[in-house]
Amino acid sequence: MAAKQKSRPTYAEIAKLAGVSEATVSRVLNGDTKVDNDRIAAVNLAVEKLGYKKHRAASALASGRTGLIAVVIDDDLSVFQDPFWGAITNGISRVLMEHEMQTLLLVAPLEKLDSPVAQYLQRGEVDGAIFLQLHKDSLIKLLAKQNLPLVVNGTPHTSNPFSYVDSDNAGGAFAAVRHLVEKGRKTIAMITGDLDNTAAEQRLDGYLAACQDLGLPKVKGLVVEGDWSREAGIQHAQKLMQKHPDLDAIFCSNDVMALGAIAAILEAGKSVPEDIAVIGFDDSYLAQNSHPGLTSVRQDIVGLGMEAANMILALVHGDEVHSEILPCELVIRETA
Amino acid sequence: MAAKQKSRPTYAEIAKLAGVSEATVSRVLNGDTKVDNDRIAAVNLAVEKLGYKKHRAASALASGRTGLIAVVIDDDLSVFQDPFWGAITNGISRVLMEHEMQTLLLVAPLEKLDSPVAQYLQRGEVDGAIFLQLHKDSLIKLLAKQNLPLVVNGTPHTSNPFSYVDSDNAGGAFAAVRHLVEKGRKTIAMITGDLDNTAAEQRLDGYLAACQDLGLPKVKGLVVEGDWSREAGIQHAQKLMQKHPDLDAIFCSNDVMALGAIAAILEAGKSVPEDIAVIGFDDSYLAQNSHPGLTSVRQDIVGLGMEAANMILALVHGDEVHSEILPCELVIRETA
DNA sequence: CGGTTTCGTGAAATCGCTTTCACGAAAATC
DNA sequence: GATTTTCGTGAAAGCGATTTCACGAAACCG
Repeated sequence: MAAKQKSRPTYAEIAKLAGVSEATVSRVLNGDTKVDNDRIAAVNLAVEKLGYKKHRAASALASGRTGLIAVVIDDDLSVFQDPFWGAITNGISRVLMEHEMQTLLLVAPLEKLDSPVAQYLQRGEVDGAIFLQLHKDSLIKLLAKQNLPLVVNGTPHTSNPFSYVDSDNAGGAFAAVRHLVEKGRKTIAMITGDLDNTAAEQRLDGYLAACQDLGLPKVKGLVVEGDWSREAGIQHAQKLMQKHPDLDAIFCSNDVMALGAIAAILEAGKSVPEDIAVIGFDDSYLAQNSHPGLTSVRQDIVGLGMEAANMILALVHGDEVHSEILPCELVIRETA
Repeated sequence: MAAKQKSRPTYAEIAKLAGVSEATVSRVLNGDTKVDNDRIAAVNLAVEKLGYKKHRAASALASGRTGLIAVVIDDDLSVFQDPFWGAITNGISRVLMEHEMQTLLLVAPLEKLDSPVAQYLQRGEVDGAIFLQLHKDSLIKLLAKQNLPLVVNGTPHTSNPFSYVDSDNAGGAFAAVRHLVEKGRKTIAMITGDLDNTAAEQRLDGYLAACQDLGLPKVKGLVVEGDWSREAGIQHAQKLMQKHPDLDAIFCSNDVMALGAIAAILEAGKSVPEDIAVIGFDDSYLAQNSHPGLTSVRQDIVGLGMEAANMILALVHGDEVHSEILPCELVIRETA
């Protein structure tokens, strides 16, 4: 049973109260063409008085604009545990709501081009879509071709002209390494994430740039590829310590690996940060609650969401937008 | 600019192809009154052939049913860090999508009865709402009065007839204590969460019930009230160890406090779990990545979401529903 | 077997807003 | 001053599905 909705005012009532036609009401409410100032005022007054709010369905039917933005989340398992997408969705929702747009959540596997979600998006039931945690570009390309306004979170692999928002992964990594250098560290290793991932790649780039710019000697084997897991952190840290006795710092591409690395270091009878400093990435719940407190690079996740929302609004409005890179911040705790 | 939507088939075309009236098409597609079997088949065939999908806005306008379910999240800060609501929303979204309903996300402060969200919900722009992380009942009461189908996550304070889904907090706590007893622990303390919170309350109830049922001697001062923070875990664990030298186990109402307690125990020169066993609650990312691995009580969060979605679907459909309590599972790792 | 109920069906009205179209008035043009 | 051009405006036609209503046919009744 649908809710008993108190009968809402309609254009008819506003028009009558304001002494204009419904067409004019529509014009005023949509900021359309020029309307006489007095009438604008009259309509606005009537709207105010009646507490009028547009009926979304009616508006959508007539105009073809739904007032909905889809947030599409590729439903692999990581979603369940990661606070990331909660935060970003939060940012998105907030901004959209301010602009009288609603956030429609689509959580589904996106591997296939003809999945229900893909069809749904193509059907024009939303005005635009924001993609999170993108794995493959194919769906996006298809949708873009159909002129669906799109924003992607995370730098795309391809150099396609998608608008995207992302954190300055490279910059964050650079800051981490710089901090280590400033603390007098000389031999700084990096455990990367899965390098298929653009974020992992960018963090590595930042590390490499920092090593170069800050004049660190090039040592072979200081960069190893992990897979974001604690286990990877442990394993790689052990190997690094073996092969590089003078190792005095490890920068990890996420917090989980950093904690693994710390465990391995302690296990080996060394201390953190005295012997080996460790920095993670994400400033997750883990970093904040670890002991000793993990120094980590924080992304402005809510900011990413807000930025993405602003971009999609602009696109829906027909404006040009440029992709946006938000700065990261190094949160210094005890491990470095 | 709205997306260029390929022109979709309409009832008119289906009706023509199937050789029936649009009214009949509607009847078939809504499973309404009795229609001749041949016609049903004809319509379904036509629908299939044309790849028809209902136009949401048109349907909503005509029927008053929007096909949208709101997921309302009280926007306090905790949302940003907690993977909980991501998981539950995931569960909700999945089920709703299977039933051709969409998930509308509303993230906003809910303190006031006339907030935009409250108005939005009252306006009948959604068919129902699922509330997460509820703090105050007042808004819910108001909406319930207006016959908006509602489901709440978490046991409400008041005994109002809201339908709700919740984890079996008490049962989970009971299982934790039983496990400790089975491991030979005799003096089991509990650090609760903020007891204003029904979940914290229920976990305490489970602990107390277990102590009673399992014949643990009643010792004064073994239950202390924390506030979910790491700091609380540390402080209370220290005090507990001081006052109860024979303390051999601590059950904490969440993982964060458990990790705090462990830190305090190690700090005091005791070992976990040899001297003092520790169990947390939530089986969060923290528990899974802590070292030593934290034994913890896991809630089926995605299950909660799916259950909530099923309930709201039933309510929207006009069926009676009964609240649902999902079992928790003790995940045994190294700390107990 | 006439008369009352059911039953399946299509025509048409409706939901509330948007947008096209045409028209008269005002402004601009020569 | 006559003629275009612009401008603001309202009437009315959709948008695509749902639902009421009335009607003829079939089923049931006494």
